Amino acid sequence: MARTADHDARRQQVAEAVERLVASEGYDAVTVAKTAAAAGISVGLVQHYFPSKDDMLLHAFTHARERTERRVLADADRADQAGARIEQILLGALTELLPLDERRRRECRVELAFTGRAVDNPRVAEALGRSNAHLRAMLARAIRNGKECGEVDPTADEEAEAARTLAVLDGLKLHAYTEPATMTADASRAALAGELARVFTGECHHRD
Amino acid sequence: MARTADHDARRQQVAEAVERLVASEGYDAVTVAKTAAAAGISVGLVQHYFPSKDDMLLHAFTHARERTERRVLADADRADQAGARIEQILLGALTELLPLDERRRRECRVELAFTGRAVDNPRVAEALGRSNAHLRAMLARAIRNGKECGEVDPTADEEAEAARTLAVLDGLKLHAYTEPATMTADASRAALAGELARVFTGECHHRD
DNA sequence: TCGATAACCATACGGCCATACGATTATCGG
DNA sequence: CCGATAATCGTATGGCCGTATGGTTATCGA
Repeated sequence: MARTADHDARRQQVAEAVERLVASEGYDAVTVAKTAAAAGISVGLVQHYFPSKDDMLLHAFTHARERTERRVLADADRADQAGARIEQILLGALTELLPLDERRRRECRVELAFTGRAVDNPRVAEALGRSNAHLRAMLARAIRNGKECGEVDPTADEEAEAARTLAVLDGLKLHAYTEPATMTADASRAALAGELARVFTGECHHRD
Repeated sequence: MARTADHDARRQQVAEAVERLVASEGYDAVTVAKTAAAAGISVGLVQHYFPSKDDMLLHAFTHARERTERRVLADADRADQAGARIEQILLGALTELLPLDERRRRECRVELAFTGRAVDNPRVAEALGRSNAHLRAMLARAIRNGKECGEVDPTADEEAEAARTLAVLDGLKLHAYTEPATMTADASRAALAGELARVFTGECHHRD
C-alpha cells in the first residue's frame, strides 16, 4: 500500500471552500482554481477528489444542506424536550432559516444560489427535492403531533399544510434576501409566524 | 439624417430570443452569439442595441416580467368585471403563474432562472423587487376590497397577508417546478387555493 | 442625386476556465 | 529499508465567450 488520506475530510474541506466562495463572491465566481486556493490545496488535488466541477458543486450543496437539516432537526428536538408548544418549536426552528441577520444572510445566499441552479441542473434539483421531502415529512409529523395534543384542527390535511408551510418558508427566504428593504426582519418573522398561527389554531390540552 | 430603425422593437426582438434560449436550453446556455442567431441578427447588432451582455439579460428579464404582470392584471380585471368573488378572481390569476402545464412550465423556467440570478446580481434583484412590490400592492388592494364586501376579516393586516400570499406563490412556483413528482399540479393548485381560503374567510354581502 | 449618418455585419482579440497530463513526494506493507 | 502506490502538485491545452474594431450597406434630408 501507500500514502493514505481521509477522503471524506478532504471532500468536506473542498465543499466548505466552495461555500465560503459562494457566500462572499457569489456562485458565478466559483472556479476550480479559486476553490483550490480557498481550500489551501492544488487544482490537481481537487480533481483527484472530484471528477468534474459539477460533482464538486453538487457535493458542496448536499453537504451544506445536510448540515442545515441536521441543525434544524436538533433545534426542534431540543425545544421538544423542553416541553414547548409545537407551534413555538417550529417557529424557532424555521426562523433560523430566514436571512434575519448577517450570519443567516450568508447561509441563505448559499442556499438560494444553489436553489437557482436546481432549475437548470437535474442533479441539484434531485438533491433539493430529497431535502425538501425530509423537511415536509418533519413538518407533517409536527402537525400530526399537533392534532393529537389539540393544537391543530383534526380535520386538517397534514401533507398539504406541510407543503404550503414549506412554500411560505422558501418564498420568504427569497423575498427577505432579495428585498431586505421591503421584507424586513420583522415583516419576515411576522409572515412566518402568521402562517404557523393559521395551522396551529388550538390550545394544547396535554399536561406534564 | 440616415437610415432609421425601431429601437424598442429591436430590443424586444432580442429580449424574446433570450427568453426562448433560457426556456429551451437554460440560462447558462445564453451567449451573445447564440442570442444573435436566435434573433436572426448579427452579434454586432446585438452590441449596437445593448452595451453589455448584462444589460441585455436585464432587459430580457424586465420585458418578460412586465408582460406577465400585465397579463395577470388583465386576467383579474376581466374576472372582476364578470362580477366574480374576489377569492376566485385571485385564484384564477395566480394559478396562471404556476407551472401546471408545459406552456406555464416554460414561463416558470425563465422566471425562476432570472430569480436565481437576483441573488448575486443587484440590478436583477432591484427589477425583481419592483415587480414584486407591484404584485403585493395588487394583492393588498384585493384584500382591502375583500374587507369592504365581507370576504375578508376586517381586522386582517392587508400588507402582511399580501406579502405572505406572494411568498406562498413563489415558493410553490419553485417547488412545483423542481419537484414535479412530489408537488403535482393538483397539489400545487390545492396549496394555493388553501392559502387564499385562509385569507378570504367570509361571504361577500354585495349584490348586483 | 449625393453625402452624411445610422444600421448592420464579420471577424479578430484577449482572457479565462475546466480539464488533461506528467512529475514529484510521502508513506504503508513487507 | 525499499518499492509500490496513493497523494499531491504545477503547468499545459484547447475551447469558448464577451467585447472591440473596421468595414459595408441602406436610407434620409437637402
